[in-house]
Amino acid sequence: MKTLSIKDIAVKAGVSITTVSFIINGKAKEKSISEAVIKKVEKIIKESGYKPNQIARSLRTGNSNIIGLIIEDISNSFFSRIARLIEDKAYKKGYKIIYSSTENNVEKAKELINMFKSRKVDGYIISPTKGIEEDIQMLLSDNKPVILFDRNLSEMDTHYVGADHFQASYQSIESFIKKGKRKIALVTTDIDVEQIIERFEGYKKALVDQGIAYNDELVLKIHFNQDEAETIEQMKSLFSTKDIDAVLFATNYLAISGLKALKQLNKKIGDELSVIAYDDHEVFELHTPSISAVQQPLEEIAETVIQLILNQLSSKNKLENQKVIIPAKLIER
Amino acid sequence: MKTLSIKDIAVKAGVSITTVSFIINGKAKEKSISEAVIKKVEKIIKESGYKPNQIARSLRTGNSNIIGLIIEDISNSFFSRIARLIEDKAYKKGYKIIYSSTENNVEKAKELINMFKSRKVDGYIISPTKGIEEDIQMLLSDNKPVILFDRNLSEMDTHYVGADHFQASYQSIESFIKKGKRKIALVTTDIDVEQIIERFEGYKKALVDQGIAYNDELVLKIHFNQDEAETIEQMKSLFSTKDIDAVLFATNYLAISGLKALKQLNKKIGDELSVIAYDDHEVFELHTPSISAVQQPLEEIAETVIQLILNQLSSKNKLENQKVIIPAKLIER
DNA sequence: TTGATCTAGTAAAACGTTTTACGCCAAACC
DNA sequence: GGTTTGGCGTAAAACGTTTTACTAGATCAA
Repeated sequence: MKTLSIKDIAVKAGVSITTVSFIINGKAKEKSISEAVIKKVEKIIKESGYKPNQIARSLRTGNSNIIGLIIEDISNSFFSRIARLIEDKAYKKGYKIIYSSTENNVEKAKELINMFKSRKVDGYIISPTKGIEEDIQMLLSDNKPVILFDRNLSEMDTHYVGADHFQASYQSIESFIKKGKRKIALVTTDIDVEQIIERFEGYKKALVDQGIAYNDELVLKIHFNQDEAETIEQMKSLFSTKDIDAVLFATNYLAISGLKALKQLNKKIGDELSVIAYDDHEVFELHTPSISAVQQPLEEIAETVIQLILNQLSSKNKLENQKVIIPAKLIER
Repeated sequence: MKTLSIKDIAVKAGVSITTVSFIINGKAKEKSISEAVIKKVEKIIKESGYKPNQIARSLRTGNSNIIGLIIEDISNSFFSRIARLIEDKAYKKGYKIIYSSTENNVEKAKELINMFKSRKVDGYIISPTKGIEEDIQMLLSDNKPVILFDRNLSEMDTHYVGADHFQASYQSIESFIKKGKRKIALVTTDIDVEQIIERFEGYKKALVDQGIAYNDELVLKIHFNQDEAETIEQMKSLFSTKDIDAVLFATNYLAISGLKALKQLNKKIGDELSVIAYDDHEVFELHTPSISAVQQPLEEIAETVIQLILNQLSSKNKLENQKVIIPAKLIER
């Protein structure tokens, strides 16, 4: 069965292609097509099940009703949950999402942008990697909406949505101190991205504000992408050689490794050792004992991202940049 | 900066559009274009950063190098991990993936198929919902490759890849019995899909084969999509009123709810109560004590799916249907 | 009556490719 | 010397839409 084209509909209805097109696109009134013709054509369309070829449409109009979503890794639950929410909301507005994972690899990210570009996506939602600034700049000069999320590139002239990592980290440390903790460690990663740095700054500032000296030895920077076994060893060394009464993990996978390390050391989490993880995870709720965690406001982030991109898509001129910082929530368990 | 078209390249090189097109598509030799011209054009393309407009290309050729992936829910870790693997492998073969979640809703699934159709995707990878048979049949009569995975629609005349749910479930129950368990419960869902039914059948068969009578009261069917709080209540009721020494959860989210229920009841998992979860999850490894789980062979499933669809894409005629059943693995912890 | 305006609709160009069919020249053949 | 053949390349149609500019007739105002 050959798929129908607008021409088939036009022939069947005995009108021109133009007329059918006007009707499909809701411009019938405006173009003064008679009620009778509209009804007839609509009937034929319904009966035949005709669906416009979006490819042809895109070629002609230059837009696709597709938004490109570029994330680090769809199999990471933070991203997959955000993706799901974004997809949902976009869908309701008639936009589809194409997603792809960069694996935190600049080359792949660049390729993805190119691929999205040649598919003429209308806008981009990106959790950027370092080194991609130039490519994003090209999109912007091409007048394409770009929304960054999760990680900011502060020098980029575009919108950003993310959680307030500094505040969340600060608040976590504060909560430790309120419980009487003084020997507070931070386990973080050595990747050089803003949100990680902010978490580090929050940690330092909170300590100093409460009159506790910052001690370099209580901060463990785990090499990005290193083997988990090695990570666990490093943590075990930290936990067993230093005198520590609380620890903040700067990412949820670090926290998970940390829990494993503690399990191996047979150190119990509780009164003598408090733990907070950054980014919640099902593991933490179920763990015995439950682990406190900083919860990023996924729903709000997704909502804001979609709102910003839709605004930008429907506006002819570049809107003023918004950098939306949403508070994260410390869930004490 | 206007984006370049093939025409710009042709003008710059002083050749025709046709020539440029041949060169881009590697048909230069075959069409006897001289080495000199090829070099020149390639140089210009490289320097200018020209990228063909895929939309125009698709319109002309009728295919898109895009594979549509329709899954139940990208935020479910089983699907997001599969998606990631499929994406990866497809990417290496020059195919891109567009994905969308159906939320197990037939209407949404139908819409998605339509939307993919009008975007002319080359092939479909679908974890189907019931009620979608007709739409899939239309794709097939349209000669589009369709690979089903995770859930089979046995009456459909197309390829399928999935784990051997019957065997995995059977084996789990067997392992309980070997440990001396006799009062074995099953917590499952009431959705009427093959893989869930198979898990149920495996449970029953294993009991009977080992001379244990099947007892309806030990099977709890949780209503799909119901509130987690209610689910937990139902489980608590099961666990506290029945005398049970082992339980198999038919999905990982049920197992997670189940762990919460047990925690609330203060029932310890261990010698007097064994637990196996279907579909592994990070939670289970870290849980104290660790929870045994049935691990689906994600990597093999993804690999097989991709292999099948690529074969079908590169073959002119419909290949013989393959129904690939891959064993799942019980991880005893 | 004449020009203006309105109504109802259409023809054709354009979007950027791929591909078919053809053109032209030089060398080779008989 | 005429006809093939091969090498090198091009013109133009086609893919299925949207949109601009237009037409032909009817109505209206003066």
